Amino acid sequence: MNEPAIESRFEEYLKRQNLKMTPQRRRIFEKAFEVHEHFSVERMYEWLKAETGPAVSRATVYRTLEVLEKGGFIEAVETGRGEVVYEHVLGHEHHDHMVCRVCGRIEEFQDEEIETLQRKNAEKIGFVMTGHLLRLSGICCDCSASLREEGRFEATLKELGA
Amino acid sequence: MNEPAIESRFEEYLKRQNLKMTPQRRRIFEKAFEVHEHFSVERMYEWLKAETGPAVSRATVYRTLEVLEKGGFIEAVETGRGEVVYEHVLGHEHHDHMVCRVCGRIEEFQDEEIETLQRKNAEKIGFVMTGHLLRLSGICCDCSASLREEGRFEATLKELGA
DNA sequence: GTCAGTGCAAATACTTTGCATGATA
DNA sequence: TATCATGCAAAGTATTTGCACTGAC
Repeated sequence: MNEPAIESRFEEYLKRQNLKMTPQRRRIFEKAFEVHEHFSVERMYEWLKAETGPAVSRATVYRTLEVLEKGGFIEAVETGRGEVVYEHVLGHEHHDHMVCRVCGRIEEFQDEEIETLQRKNAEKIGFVMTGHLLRLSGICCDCSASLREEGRFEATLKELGA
Repeated sequence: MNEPAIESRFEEYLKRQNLKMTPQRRRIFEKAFEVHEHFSVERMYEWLKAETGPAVSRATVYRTLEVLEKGGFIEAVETGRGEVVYEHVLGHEHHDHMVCRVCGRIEEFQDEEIETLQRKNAEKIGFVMTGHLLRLSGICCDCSASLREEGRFEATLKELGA
């Protein structure tokens, strides 16, 4: 889906919810779909502050990201390093995450077989499943390479409790 | 493994790390292995305050749970409802969690097949996997039943964004 | 014109930390 | 007796909220 099409969906959504389109909401929305990386509240705030345009306060970033999440436009991802980041959703298939414990890099992967097994487990236990979180953590390709070069790979593994 | 055996492991661990056994640490440790439910920092603090024994401050609970986690005696579980709870580890096999979004209840399940698939995905992407988090969320058996009785099941599902 | 949104600053919730005191090995 | 641990209160950190004002529809 292209950007303008997504944006008009957002406008429709706001209308349906009796919410208003404001310059602040527009800026946040557009930024969220313009970037192709995960972002925190703080990061979004910094981006908007650094660029020209109507000022956006932190409070508004918090409030707007909440609206976007409820509307299914973005999704929160807990990184396991004590932070929450967001990613835009529309036009992207469901996927899970792999977080590098050294550099924080987040990679995505999909596995339909795992999804199926999850549903089976939920059923077995009598749960009606509404969502799931699968997050692998470890050391990414690049960090492994440089750690090995420096001879610190094994030590880092141990440090991470593996 | 029985309780005293686990506790002597804790003592050995402390010795190895040049840490000291204190009445506070002992109380926290014993409580963590005595209960068979997940507990938050606050809950642990309240438990100890309500029982007789050497006083334990919140700061000490925080600090001691950190020691226990680093030592591999307990594990932190992010519930996805904005809280972190702990569970003791020794004597329990690895498992994943299913969290009820209505009552907060946490169930455990194991699936070796999922574990294998996770490792395969990590490999595929060049990640050295050191850990993972799989958390299903939904509505537990009991809550489903009572919601259906009250005719609020569908509405609740929608509320949860499913 | 009405109602919702915004910015600000204060409030909240949770966790960590500095420091003086006390306890363990 | 040399550390290490504890309790307390203060300081962080991240997020939410009340309120007066502004702006969208």
